[in-house]
Amino acid sequence: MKQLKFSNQLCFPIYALSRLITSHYQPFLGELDLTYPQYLVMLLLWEHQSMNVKTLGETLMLDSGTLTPLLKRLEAKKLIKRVRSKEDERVVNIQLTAQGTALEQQAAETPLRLADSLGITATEVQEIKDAITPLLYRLKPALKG
Amino acid sequence: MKQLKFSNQLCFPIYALSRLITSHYQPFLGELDLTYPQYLVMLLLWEHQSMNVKTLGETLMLDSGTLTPLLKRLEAKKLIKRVRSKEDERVVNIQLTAQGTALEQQAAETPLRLADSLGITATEVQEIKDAITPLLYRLKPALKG
DNA sequence: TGGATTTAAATTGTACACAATTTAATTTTA
DNA sequence: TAAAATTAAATTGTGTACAATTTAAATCCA
Repeated sequence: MKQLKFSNQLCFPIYALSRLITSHYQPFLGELDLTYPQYLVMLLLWEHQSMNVKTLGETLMLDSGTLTPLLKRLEAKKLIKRVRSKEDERVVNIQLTAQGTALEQQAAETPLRLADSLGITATEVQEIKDAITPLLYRLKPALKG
Repeated sequence: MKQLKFSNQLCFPIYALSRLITSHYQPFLGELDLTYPQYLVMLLLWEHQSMNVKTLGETLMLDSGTLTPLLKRLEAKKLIKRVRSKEDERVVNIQLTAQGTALEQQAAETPLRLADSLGITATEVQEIKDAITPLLYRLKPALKG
């Protein structure tokens, strides 16, 4: 098998599928005035109320070079506040505003609407997760902080 | 099951894995002075000699807004030539230079080196491909040209 | 056949993504 | 405890992504 043949690459389907799914989110996230990475941050904040930039970055596998401007945009939209920690001034805590908290209601249907848009069954979701997640978490520690 | 919980999202693992794999390519592609999307273009050209921007875009699911500047960078590195078609002046054909052709030899070990870096077995590759590809090609037609 | 439509790239503008460096605060340790 | 090392964010610079618009060429068709 010729290794350099495009069709033999594993990574292209993952790369393409990732972008394709993001594009399916667009109509729903557009209603919320969120991008997909911004939505991921909001999901985490709805669950945890407050997280610092480092923890957000570890969870999302994104560095401060990506997160800092993204969080500034969420702040400009008045969905979050960026508050420097009193105990450790290096740390910036991200907190939901009332508006940010309220947005959760409007986002409630997003996962179901997305699944519908993808035309994907629960079984298929599970198959993909099962195939991908072990590799993801085996590779994750390789990322630099 | 609470739909909005971060851990219940299917899409994050795909998004994260895609970036993680790209980061594993980095040391190998860095030696070739290529980014991952540039490498995908080169793979297609090594296989097909010449492709126009539209066909490249359909295959990689990228639009001209992404491809035009990327191809200009490959041209600046003297790996490709951008030649406007005589038969249809709207079309730009992308051709390998001698340097671009020669790069294939240097890239020959990349797939094996990547697989080694990921620590992934052939079985696992197949499982992921099998899980992902049907969804990818079911969704693909939804993309706009 | 000539104006209307379509098509292929390019352009413009916004938002990631990430390497590399910088800044400022905290922790280590000699 | 004061200099060295580490850490958390921010900054800088390059390169995607992609929506929306523009430009120019080809095709349609009244």
